[in-house]
Amino acid sequence: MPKHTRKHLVHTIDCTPPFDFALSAYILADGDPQIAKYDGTAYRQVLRVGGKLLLATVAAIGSVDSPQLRVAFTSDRSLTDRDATAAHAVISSVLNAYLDVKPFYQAIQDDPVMAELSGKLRGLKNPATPTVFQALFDSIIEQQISLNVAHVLQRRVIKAFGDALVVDGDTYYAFPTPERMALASVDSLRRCGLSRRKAEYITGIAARIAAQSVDLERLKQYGETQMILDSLCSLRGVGQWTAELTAIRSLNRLDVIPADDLGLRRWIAHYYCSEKTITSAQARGIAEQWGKWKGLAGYYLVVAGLLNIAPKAQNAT
DNA sequence: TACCAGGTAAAAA
DNA sequence: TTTTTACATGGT
Repeated sequence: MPKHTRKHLVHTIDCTPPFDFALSAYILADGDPQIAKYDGTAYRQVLRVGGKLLLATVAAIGSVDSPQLRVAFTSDRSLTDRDATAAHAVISSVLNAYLDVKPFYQAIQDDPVMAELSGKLRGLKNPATPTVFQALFDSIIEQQISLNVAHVLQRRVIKAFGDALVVDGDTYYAFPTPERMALASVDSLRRCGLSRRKAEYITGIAARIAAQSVDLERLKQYGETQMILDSLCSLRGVGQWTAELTAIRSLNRLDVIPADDLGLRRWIAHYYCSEKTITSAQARGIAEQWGKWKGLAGYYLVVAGLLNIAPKAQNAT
């Protein structure tokens, strides 16, 4: 028996400014308090670190220009300093706390529309999933159906297959591992509302990860964006759209923009083409001016749309 | 009640 | 090689 056990540890994250934690966490939060929640003060979700589950509770203690986060890690088991260090790395990456958005603002200053939006959303950072598998899972479920429906289905699968962590009598769910999803039957996913096709895609990819026939986490080391996209597209169920979304959401590839995306195209049209619909080729054309920051610019557009920020002047191209 | 919604792989032409 | 088609379910 150890002399004493610690189930609660607190860390501080010194984020790269500017960082609007409240806005970023508000957008990131899932609607379900048992999965990922932001209550106006604290953001909370379960992290999986070295075989243990910990609940991370994050709150801002600084300002947008001097951003610091206080993170409390809580577990049902004893925590080592090593666990906390690893968890610190994961939650920093989830919140993208060390991303420097200043070069982005610099790069788009000649685009009056984006300059205006980025001013209103100053300090917004795009989140990242802890694993590539999670981004693939989310994106595959989001194929074709509306985001509202997709979120319902994602939550069902997470609660059906994710490990539960109980803290202070409340139950939280961790995102399921590929190993667990590899054991899930297609029928059990069908019962969560997924199509047979999507159930096959997800269990198929999970099985390949579990069998170590692919190592998606290794993609984080790839330099060339195109290599990453090609590699993801070789998986059954992953086309260009899914690969691009996954590259942004889990690999922080902010030079990628999913121009085929229906929702993003609508927001580009909304802010740049006075509402008329545009093709993906037109969307790519407009995105070209954002250079290597296309992906983050796209994220800003979607968030601006979600927040109902009105377009300023006509800026048709 | 229909119809649409951040696509994809497989079948058909 | 290019063009249809089936697919799942929750909003509107």
